Amino acid sequence: MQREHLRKGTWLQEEDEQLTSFVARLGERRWDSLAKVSGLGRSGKSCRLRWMNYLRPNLKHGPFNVEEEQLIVQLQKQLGNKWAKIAKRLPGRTDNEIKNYWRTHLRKKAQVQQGGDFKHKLESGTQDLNQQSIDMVSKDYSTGKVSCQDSEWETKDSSMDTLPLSDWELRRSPYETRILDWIAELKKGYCGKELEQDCNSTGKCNHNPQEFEEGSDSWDYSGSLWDMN
DNA sequence: AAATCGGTCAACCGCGACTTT
DNA sequence: GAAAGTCGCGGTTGACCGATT
Repeated sequence: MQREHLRKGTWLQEEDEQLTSFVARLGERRWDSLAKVSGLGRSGKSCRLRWMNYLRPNLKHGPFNVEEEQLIVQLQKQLGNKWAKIAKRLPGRTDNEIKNYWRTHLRKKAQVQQGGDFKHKLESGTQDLNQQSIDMVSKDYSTGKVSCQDSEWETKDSSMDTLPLSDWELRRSPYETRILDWIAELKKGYCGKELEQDCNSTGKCNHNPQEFEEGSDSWDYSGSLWDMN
């Protein structure tokens, strides 16, 4: 069996852009297939991780504020190392980010200050604040309505739902074949105009993914893509 | 100035759970 | 119902960078 060589290590901006454009079109699922058809030479797992931890819209990336910090400590105490669950309570933060932050900052801090001010604050003075945050965020998630900066993501997310579910039931061969057809079509048509110079022979387009999302005929392409007739 | 150390964080790995065939 | 494929999670690694010696 032939083992294909998969790229590892740090992602290049070019790869990020390519991944973003494919996720915008195909949605956040079937990562293995997406990885294959994108021509990135990465594993599906790697693509998913990059998207979830770095490229996904509305991720915060900046330093954690005091509230977030306290919430993490509080939730870690309640839930243990269930970083994915904790991350769901902190909009814009990823499980990986929280896990790293816990390991490098909070764990030590909690140990050092065990029995001291920090612990005392967590257990008493800031309890209300923490509970407020938990309640607020939980409520938002449970109703499916995410406040402020997450609303944009919710819109994008739900826009993926506009893809007929049945299309996703198409499996590997026809699915991938269709996507490859689409790529060829895209190269001929879309790239044939203003993007011609940005597309190379491998089908890679060095193109701002925003143009896919915001372009007026963006989903028209997906329409033709999923139309198997 | 160079070497070493320690902190940070992006990315990888292994595994279990879930889904699809 | 079994096997294969896929996803998601948590732990770990390694590259990078600033601080210290």
